[in-house]
Amino acid sequence: MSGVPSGTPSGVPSGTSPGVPSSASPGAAGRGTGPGISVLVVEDDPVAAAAHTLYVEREPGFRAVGTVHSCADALRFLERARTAGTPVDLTLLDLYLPDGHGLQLCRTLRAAGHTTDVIAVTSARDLAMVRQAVSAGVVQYLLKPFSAAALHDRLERYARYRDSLGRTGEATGQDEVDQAFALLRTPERSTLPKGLSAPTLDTVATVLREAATGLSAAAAGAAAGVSRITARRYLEHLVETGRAVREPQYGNVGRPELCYRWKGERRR
Amino acid sequence: MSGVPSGTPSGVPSGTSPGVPSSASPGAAGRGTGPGISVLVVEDDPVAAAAHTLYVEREPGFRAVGTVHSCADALRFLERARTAGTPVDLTLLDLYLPDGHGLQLCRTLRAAGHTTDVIAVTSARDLAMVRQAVSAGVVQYLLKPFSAAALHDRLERYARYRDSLGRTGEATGQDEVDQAFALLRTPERSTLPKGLSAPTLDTVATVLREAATGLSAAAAGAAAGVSRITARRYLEHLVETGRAVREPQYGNVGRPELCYRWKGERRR
DNA sequence: ACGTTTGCGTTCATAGAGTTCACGGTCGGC
DNA sequence: GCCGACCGTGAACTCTATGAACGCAAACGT
Repeated sequence: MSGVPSGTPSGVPSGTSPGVPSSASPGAAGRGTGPGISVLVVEDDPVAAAAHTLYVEREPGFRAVGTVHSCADALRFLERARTAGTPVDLTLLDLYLPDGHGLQLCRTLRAAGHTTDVIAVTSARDLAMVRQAVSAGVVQYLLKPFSAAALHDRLERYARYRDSLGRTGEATGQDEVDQAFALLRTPERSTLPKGLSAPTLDTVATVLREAATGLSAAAAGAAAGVSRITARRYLEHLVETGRAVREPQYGNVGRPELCYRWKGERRR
Repeated sequence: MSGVPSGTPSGVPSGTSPGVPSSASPGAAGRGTGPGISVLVVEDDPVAAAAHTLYVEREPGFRAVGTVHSCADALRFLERARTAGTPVDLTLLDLYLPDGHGLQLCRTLRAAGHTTDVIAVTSARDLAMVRQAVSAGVVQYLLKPFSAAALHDRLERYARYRDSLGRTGEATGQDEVDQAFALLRTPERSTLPKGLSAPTLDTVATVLREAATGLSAAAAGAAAGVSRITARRYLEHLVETGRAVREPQYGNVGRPELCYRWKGERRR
């Protein structure tokens, strides 16, 4: 993938020019008439922001039209985009932002009549937060850290949702409406590598996340109720997908013990 | 059915007393602590309003706490309910109201920080409207006219959604969040999926419910007098509809055995 | 430097999951 | 009243996720 495309939009850092960034076709008017679904990435952490933007760019049918790092910038960006006649279709919204909470931004947007759909991207596992997100009109809730495949799955579903609603102007019946809603739901068939199962992965990931200090494969296995071999398989998968790191533990006699540590838990 | 129950709340017609109507237990404080999910019916047409209220009342686990006929009344009602410490959990919202549009009300609510979930009830078949509804945080979109069964299905799903998010305080993983979203968005399953029959489902469900500890598909089949394959089909259905959970059983060599366990001890 | 020690990483057998397909019963159409 | 279509069930088969056994790699100790 040739790294970050040279034309990648940089968004609007607090007051610079583009309401409509360069990558959007300048003449295009009206939502959805551009080449694909326009996406705004709102993410505090620059590294994550770049990663998310890249993921979006890679997704056919999507284009990242901006990347901002705060609520204020996000609001400003969306305002300008709407004024320019090219409203943003989808916003990838981190919930913890330096100048406010993402859901609050969401509510502000709604009050201002913005119709951007929102995918919440956060490490908040609080279920009450999930409920609030739902009531604020979030269409998807993605827990950090997530794999590229997971985001891909969400985006693809969203694209199909848009498709199903974009074509015709009138619903033929309840079924059609239900179908559209169902597309936003996620059975996450993000295919795991062969030999791995979702429930086990979940268990192991939880065990690891909850272990403040790192865990050896054997310890993780014991805690998760699986064998050391199985635990290692999943831990290794977590490392490969960037959700965990492993580092050798020296000091004792014998081969060094590998210590796996959860990586995603950024601040808060 | 004895018609409209005498105790049916009449809501707050433009300025009368009750913020918290008579049918709500007066002493109850805090959402969800009351006997069930509180529902506000917002509907222009008096006949339809009464019908919807009746439907809600009939649904076990739900109670209609009010019926109003305009945006202004709805807003007032929700404000008072929140102030009284018994916020409304769910709003059945007609979109065409005499003094404004339902979605506008919805946005106003969000801006004011209300977390009421909203089921849109409308005859608007416009797909653009559906999209706007989604972005406004509507959890379901029900086309009028609808059958009692259709509403029943939506309410039941919503109840399960609440259940899945109400229990624990922390999500163990993405799966759990996805499951909750799926409950809100999966289309109607009032008719069983092809290949499943009601009597067998009943048998399997009973067997599972009576097994204190979980059952494997094979064990459930044996107990229900059906083959392992058939049992699995129905167990899987129970899982999909949120009435059962399955968890792998580790320890032995070989593929882990899936253990199904009854979950929904809610009514019925 | 060499042996000791400890746990990693791999290979393989295994048991149960999941799928495909053929059968029997039932219901509606002609 | 007969025939055809359909639907729920179960048997056979393939596939997949797991743990046991085992050889090897990497650090420490002398």
